[in-house]
Amino acid sequence: MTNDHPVPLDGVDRRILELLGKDGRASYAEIGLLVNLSATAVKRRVDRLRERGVVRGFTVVLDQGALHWETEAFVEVFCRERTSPEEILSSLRQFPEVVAAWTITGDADALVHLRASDTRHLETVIERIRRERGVQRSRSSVVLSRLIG
Amino acid sequence: MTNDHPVPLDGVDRRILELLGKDGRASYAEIGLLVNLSATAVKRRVDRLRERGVVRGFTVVLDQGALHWETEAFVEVFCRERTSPEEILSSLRQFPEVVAAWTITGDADALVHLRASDTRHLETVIERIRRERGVQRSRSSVVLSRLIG
DNA sequence: GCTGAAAGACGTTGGAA
DNA sequence: TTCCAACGTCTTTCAGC
Repeated sequence: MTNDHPVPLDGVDRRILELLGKDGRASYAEIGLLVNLSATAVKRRVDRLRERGVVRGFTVVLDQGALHWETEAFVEVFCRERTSPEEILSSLRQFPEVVAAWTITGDADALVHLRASDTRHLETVIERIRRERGVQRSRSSVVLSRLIG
Repeated sequence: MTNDHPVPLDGVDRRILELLGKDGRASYAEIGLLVNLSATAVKRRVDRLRERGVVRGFTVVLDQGALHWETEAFVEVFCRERTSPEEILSSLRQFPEVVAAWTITGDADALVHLRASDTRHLETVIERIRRERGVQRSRSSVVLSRLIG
């Protein structure tokens, strides 16, 4: 759910979000020291940011290479007429290999970001996408290296 | 830096990572209840996963929409001959609008994921990329909606 | 909006199984 | 690798400003 109205964030809020971005498990006391606020005040601000939907939650950052899901690809999906990409992609939600998916302008209708353990694994996932009802064709680009992000 | 050697993860480790993925600030005691382990045991496993590089850290998940950086795009970059995408993209690292970038197989040489506050903002960033030395041409797809991820 | 105090929960370490 | 026990720190709530 996205906020319809602008959410005013002051400098302290932005600073707190920046610090939580670097360490999502930082204690409120620790953050408070860096922004000259008490732990209580920091907690209240974070709670408000959650309520307003700015903060969705917290998560662990994994090194996918260490987990050996090193093979990535982007798949452009072309839909059949009278098929919305939403219909197709909603069924892909369940697969852990689907990192992200967007509907886009241009040639293709949707873009799907995949991550798998190896090319064989990747192939099975791409096959699965191509066999989805409503998918006319697809075009895949395998990731050679992640340069940024 | 990516680990060269396979990192064996047992089912409990994977379960813990899954739970931390859903809530990166979950207490070790809370996780322990769900995986039938004491808080201490969970903490020691997480510590080991950090040491082994599987866990890089923790972070806050922001709703970019609420922050009003709602306009996203993917830019395929085509390099001039004798220019490596690495050279081009290393200079893009500094821009906060560049969410991620990869070198890929297929038509284009690289794929750049951008996020900006609006289409005007987006346009200036795409212009900047097109003017990079070594960039022959580019092809952009604006994101209409994020379906997964 | 903020601080400070107080109670309980949690993180962290050492030692033993 | 696990658990238990103990200590210090942190979270959370509630007055009070």
